[in-house]
Amino acid sequence: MTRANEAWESLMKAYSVLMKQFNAEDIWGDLTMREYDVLYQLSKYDSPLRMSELNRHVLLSQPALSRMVDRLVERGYVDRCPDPGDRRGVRLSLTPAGRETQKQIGSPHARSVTRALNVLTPEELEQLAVITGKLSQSEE
Amino acid sequence: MTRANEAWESLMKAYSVLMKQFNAEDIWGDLTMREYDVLYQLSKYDSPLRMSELNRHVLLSQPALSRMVDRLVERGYVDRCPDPGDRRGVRLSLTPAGRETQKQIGSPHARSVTRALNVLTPEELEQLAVITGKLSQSEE
DNA sequence: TTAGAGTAGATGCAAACGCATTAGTCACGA
DNA sequence: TCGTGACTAATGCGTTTGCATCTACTCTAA
Repeated sequence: MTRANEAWESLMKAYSVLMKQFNAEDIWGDLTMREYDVLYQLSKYDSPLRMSELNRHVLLSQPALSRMVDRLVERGYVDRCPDPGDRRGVRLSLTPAGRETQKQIGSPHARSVTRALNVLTPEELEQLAVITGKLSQSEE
Repeated sequence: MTRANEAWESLMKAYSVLMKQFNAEDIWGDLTMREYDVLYQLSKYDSPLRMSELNRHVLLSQPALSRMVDRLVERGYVDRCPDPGDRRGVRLSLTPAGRETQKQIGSPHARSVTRALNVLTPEELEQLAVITGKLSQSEE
């Protein structure tokens, strides 16, 4: 077992433990965490996102994301309109309701995250961000 | 956006990017990554694990894990027998075939993990393990 | 201009998932 | 000893997922 493998296993464990913890909290309303994640990713950009680009930020297969967006459009959280520049693609953005809902859920969730990561010192938080940033550098 | 939230988002991103990367590799045979994870968790203990205990190490709901174990038993990778000490529970362990399969897949996967985390210095690997270890300290 | 390769997103379908609930067992106090 | 509450794993059921495929559009080069 190399250092790298130990580190990866530890990262997965932390992800798993914290995800379960967050998921168990009663703050998600009528959304699943995965659905919230989609709203959150969309909230980070004010210009509409392409489906394929959104897919790069979400741990879902392309068909699964396509259908989830379907449902979010159906429920009035997401707006999907054809991309004028590329008629194969679509432009995704939050509706006002979607933006509002994201904020309503995001606010208590952000507090949970802060609380959970409070066991780390400011230096450790900084290191964690830098190190995990390096790990996903192949993207973006 | 606090430091804690930035760090958590960065961790999730790294998890997502690397998971997709690993999943895309052609090393999983007839197993899904989640199924492999179950075999791997079982491989770490030589004494049989309780279902509930295994569940603590895997990011799956209790019913989903129960049925996944069903399928792994069916396919000859896992042995499930009643716990003599507690007739509500079961004892889960790898069959020889399960152990063999775990090793066959684990070997190339471990190399992938090492390769992916090679962008980090030895110090960073150490820090990552320590920091993520603290994050999951509420468990175990 | 047009054939062919490449890309974006949607759809058919079987498998897997989570929630709610159940059945069976344990443990403790009346 | 018996009854109540807690605990463990399994099951019913509707929803969501991934794989494979499909349609539609774009891009390049002959």
